[in-house]
Amino acid sequence: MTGQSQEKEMPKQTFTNLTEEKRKKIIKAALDEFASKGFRESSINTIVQNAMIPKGSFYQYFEDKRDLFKHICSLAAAEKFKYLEKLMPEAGESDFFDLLREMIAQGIRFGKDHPEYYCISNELLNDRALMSEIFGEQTSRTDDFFQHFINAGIKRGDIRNDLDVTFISRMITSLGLGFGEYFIEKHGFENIERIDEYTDNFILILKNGIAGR
Amino acid sequence: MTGQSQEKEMPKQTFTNLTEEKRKKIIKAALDEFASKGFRESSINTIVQNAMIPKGSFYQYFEDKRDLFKHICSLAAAEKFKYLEKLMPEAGESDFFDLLREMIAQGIRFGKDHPEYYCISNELLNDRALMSEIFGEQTSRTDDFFQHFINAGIKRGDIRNDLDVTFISRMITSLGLGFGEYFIEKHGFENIERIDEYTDNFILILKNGIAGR
Amino acid sequence: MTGQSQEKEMPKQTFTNLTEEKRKKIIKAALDEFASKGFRESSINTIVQNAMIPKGSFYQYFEDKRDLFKHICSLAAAEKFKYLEKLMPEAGESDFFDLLREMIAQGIRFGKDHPEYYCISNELLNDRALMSEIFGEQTSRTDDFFQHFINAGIKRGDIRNDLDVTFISRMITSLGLGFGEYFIEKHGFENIERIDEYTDNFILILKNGIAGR
Amino acid sequence: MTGQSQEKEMPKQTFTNLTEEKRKKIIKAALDEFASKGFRESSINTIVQNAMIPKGSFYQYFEDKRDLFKHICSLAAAEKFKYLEKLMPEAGESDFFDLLREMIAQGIRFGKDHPEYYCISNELLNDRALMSEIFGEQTSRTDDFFQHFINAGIKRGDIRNDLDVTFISRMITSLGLGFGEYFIEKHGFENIERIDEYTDNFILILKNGIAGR
DNA sequence: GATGAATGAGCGTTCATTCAT
DNA sequence: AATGAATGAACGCTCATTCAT
Repeated sequence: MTGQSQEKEMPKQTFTNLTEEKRKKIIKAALDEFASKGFRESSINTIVQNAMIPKGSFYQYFEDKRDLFKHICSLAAAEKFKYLEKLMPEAGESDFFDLLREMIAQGIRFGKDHPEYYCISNELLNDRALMSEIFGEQTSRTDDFFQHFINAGIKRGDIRNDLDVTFISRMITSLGLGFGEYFIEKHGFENIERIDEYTDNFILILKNGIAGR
Repeated sequence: MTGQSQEKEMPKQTFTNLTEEKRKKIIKAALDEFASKGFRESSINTIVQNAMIPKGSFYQYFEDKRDLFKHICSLAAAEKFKYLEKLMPEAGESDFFDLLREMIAQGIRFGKDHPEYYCISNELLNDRALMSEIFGEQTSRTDDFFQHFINAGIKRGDIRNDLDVTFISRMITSLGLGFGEYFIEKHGFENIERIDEYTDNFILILKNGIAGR
Repeated sequence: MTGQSQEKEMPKQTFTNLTEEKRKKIIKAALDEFASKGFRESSINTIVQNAMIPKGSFYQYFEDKRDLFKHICSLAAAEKFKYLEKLMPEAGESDFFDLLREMIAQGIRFGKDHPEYYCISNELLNDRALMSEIFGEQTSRTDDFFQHFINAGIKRGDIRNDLDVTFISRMITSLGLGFGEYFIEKHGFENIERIDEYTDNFILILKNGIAGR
Repeated sequence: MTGQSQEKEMPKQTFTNLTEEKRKKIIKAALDEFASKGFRESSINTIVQNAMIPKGSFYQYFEDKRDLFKHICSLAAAEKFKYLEKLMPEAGESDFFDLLREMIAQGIRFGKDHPEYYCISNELLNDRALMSEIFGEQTSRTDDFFQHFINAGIKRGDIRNDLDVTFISRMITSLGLGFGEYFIEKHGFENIERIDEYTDNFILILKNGIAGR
């Protein structure tokens, strides 16, 4: 058996068999590189150099550059999920906007705790060309995820029911992305406590718009 | 040293001295390349080849790759401005949301008439790392531009007055960007007539939010 | 040191000790690879993957890539020999040209039944650099084989006796090779029935030359 | 003008503009490499190293490895043509076999004077896969060339007229190739004077076959 | 100022083979 | 004996920029 059962196995068995220490070194090197230079500009050379592994070994662990990136992305997603799953219990019951507020707060916390993951997610979220180069045409999990909540929000009457769900989803995603970027640009991850005040405003806009009364 | 007062002089004098025909050829080649491959993947080689100018000349005209890109961006901005300035006369008087609707319509028209410019703007707008690599930390013109209108909107009472102007500006920009992408992804530039229906919804959300009543 | 009397031991003992099933799997993988890519372009990686054996094992079974190729070649030779030995009984008695005609027919049959062997033989036969890289300077078996028949042919008076035997041998070999290639290029293995018509001409030329009378 | 007029221009202008000394150095390095290792095994690295040019320059001169090889081949062809064109004047009048004898003699002389060219031609002639990889599907000049003479020979009554011309052509080519190889293997280029004796036999076989009378 | 050749570090990837377990 | 990870040189090729004319 050479372990060929799955179609494409993101990192190869050889990578998962590595000692944790070595694996972490590689992940760290990749993370640093991808976060600071973005996928396209990142260099395998730099990564293997910083990870202090021979170049040949890299290709024993990963199919190619994309494969490594995919793996890093899935780590990021898994990590982010940890932050969001805490919200799940109340997901069915609470007000859509309260839920959203919490999701944002957790998102920011995630960004604070894992700035490199945050960078990488952002690159991916912002560059649809890259997204489809890496993941093909599969619709993004984020989209599915949101639409589920929006549907629930509509059902609960929190959200007006005369709008297209996917349209709302995209609008919120865009808005949220912009919001996060803006906050971090302005305050960085350190003054995270001020987030609430901004989130309030974000929710306010989303909920009631910006029209004068 | 050319003894010019500016720090970096976008295209050099030598470029502006060129015949218009030659200049256009270079611009066209650059435009095609940047629009189809993005800044980082674009190749000076390809550009000079298509522009049919000697490679040495390129560096006589422009400081480097970034410099050329900057120039292209400024052309894009200037072109876009032409679409927007038609709105100026009524700018002071009309309702902010009517104005915004018009701005969006013009934005779409701009994208339709100049798809290459549209591509390039989008790349820039979506990739803040690129933005700051190219333009340094200078705040974007777009931001300034919007804030002017928002201020006016607030003064007129169209927009609620309890929100930070730059915050609103960024929210609208993000939202607008996402909106545009979504529309074009879904309908392309050909079915542009359907834009109004979507714009209505966009304005609706922006104005009144998504809360159920 | 394994204390074997031979200089290099083609496949190692470890290989011959393998179960037939395993051995066949390896042979098949190697055959497919060598036949489709040629020796130099063939990859040990691909072979071990398709044979589903560990890479380390490969080097337990064979000295190196050349060693495996040698083995495959010897299998090809053995297989071809099976086709030719059917002709042996009559070898001493029948006319040289009749015999040759039969040899060709059998050669074609061999190619039809074992296209991969055929490919590999052809590569080797056509690339003397490869031949000597693989087998060193040892004179080819084919040469020896032919010369035996030619000598018989001369003795029987079928072949003129004023020519050097090795010279004739090489001429026939070359001619036969070209003939085979030409036929297969033109008709493929499927329309094998037309071979007789061509063989007649081939024998005709060989026998009587191409001079006008 | 950047010199784009021809479809693909084998070596680029930049190469032809080089000083003869430099050009020769590159040709020599390429010739040595290709002749000793064959196309596929030859390394651009080795070539640029021996030619003492930067790797980047290589790709300024040639499109790629194939392009360089093509150029070398065309030099070989041109050189060989010089040897053959001496025969042209009498081509129409003299006996086909006399002409062929001369062609062979000149071929051998060519091989003697330009052993590297000879190696390269041989690789190409013997490896039809390589041939079509390099030159596409265009039918070989050699084939056309020969068929012309054979047709003439048939018309003159030198060659029997009941055989297919392309068939004869291929048979002679194969035979000639094998003949050349055999001679050189046996005597090398030094004892070239013995060639006549062998050529006589070759022509004899071709003309009258090998049948005993 | 115009030119286009020169440059060499860099790219992602593959390779046959060795070695530690 | 069996394994499969380790290895790093080598591959063909592109790049933005500099420099000599």
